[in-house]
Amino acid sequence: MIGTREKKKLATRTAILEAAMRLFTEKGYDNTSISDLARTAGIGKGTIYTYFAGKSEILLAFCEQQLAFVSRELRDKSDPDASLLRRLLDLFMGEFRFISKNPEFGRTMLREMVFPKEMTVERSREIDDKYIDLLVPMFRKAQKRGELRTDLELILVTGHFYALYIMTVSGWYMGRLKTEEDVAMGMEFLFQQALSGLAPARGGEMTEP
Amino acid sequence: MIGTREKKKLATRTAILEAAMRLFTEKGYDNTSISDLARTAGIGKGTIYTYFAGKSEILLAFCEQQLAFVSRELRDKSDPDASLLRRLLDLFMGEFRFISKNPEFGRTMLREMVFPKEMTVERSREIDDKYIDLLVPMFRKAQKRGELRTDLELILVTGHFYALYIMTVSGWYMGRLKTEEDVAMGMEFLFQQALSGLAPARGGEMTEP
DNA sequence: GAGAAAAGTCGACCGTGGTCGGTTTTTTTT
DNA sequence: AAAAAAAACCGACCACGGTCGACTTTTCTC
Repeated sequence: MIGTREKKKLATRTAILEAAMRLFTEKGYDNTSISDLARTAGIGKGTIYTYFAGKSEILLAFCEQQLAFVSRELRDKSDPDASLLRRLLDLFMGEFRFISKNPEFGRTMLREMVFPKEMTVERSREIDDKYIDLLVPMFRKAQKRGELRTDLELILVTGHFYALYIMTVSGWYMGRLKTEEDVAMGMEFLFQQALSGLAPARGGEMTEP
Repeated sequence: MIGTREKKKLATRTAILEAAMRLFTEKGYDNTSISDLARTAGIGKGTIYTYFAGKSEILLAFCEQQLAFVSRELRDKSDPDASLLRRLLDLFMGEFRFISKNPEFGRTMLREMVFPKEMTVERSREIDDKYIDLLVPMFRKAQKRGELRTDLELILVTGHFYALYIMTVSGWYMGRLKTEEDVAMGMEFLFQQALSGLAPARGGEMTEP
């Protein structure tokens, strides 16, 4: 029978991810060893490496699920006609809530997403691209409503807000922002700053008069 | 003779850092083991852990030197009366040049600085604070010259630009920005965006009319 | 200066992530 | 259906970061 291999492969892959899902959330990322994963998934340790390039790539598979979840939540629970600021906060605070519930897990995830190793560059970019796909339509809408300049590269705008989100989460990991409210406020401040601009006036050149 | 202990401690600490300096830049961070470090420093492996909480803390000691270097360079080679944009680019591009010369090293450093583990939170914050001390005076000056709004928390402004710097470097690690010029341009774009603002008009409330 | 206390040193030891060559299972070729 | 090729599987093995309790050196106390 043809396709036996494909079926088994998919089954094994799923088994690994299920084991990861369980063990990571049960014991945390760092406290879950590859051997644990293999044992729980009912396969040999070495086999895992035919499915994933390393432990961190298993993490990224999660990251993808996580993003999918957050983006579904955004679709279901956030008013699509709210202001751009509101929409952005809904999205990123959803993301943050997940991270704050799994801090060690989230840290490793973010480290891998923001400063990927060669090994995981590709997957990181895939996830990144999904972010872009999620945000760009929001920006387009905001442009139509006059909330966002129309002369900007939307990829750079995405980067801009994503950067501020990262910085806020960093502030939380550093202990500068302690509660979820702190984070929400910090993020809102930064987003507003970005929207209104840091320079005092608009329109003129940045050079001397 | 009193003080013998103190002297030896300092000597040992220095020996470790010197060994780290040499081996990290010679073989890279990941390829340098704690045993290597110990051997080169002429001490036992376990001893290192009475001086540093872990491998990553040794890295942060470097980070501090690195920041000191960059800030000296900024003082010596960058026109203190240049525009805020120029000054920021001089600072962060100096930082980036170091990273681009030691990518693996820089990655671990950034990971630790932006998403620190409990172990290194404190040291990360110290370094962070030095960044703030470096930037805030620049912002004050810019405010006097009318280049920067005067109604902002300068810590948030620092965070804002630092965030954009991080994002640019991230873009480089992800392979979206390939050359130093790409990075310089990307960073300048983002900084300009931040200064001029993403929203089309200034002054009004962000809410519905 | 002798003895006790404190601080510093050390390398064998632990569990980890990841590798490797040999083995089994599936697919392709004849 | 037999043989050959390819792919998947495995666990012993490696070097690593980090720990630990036994040991040495310095300091304190009398």
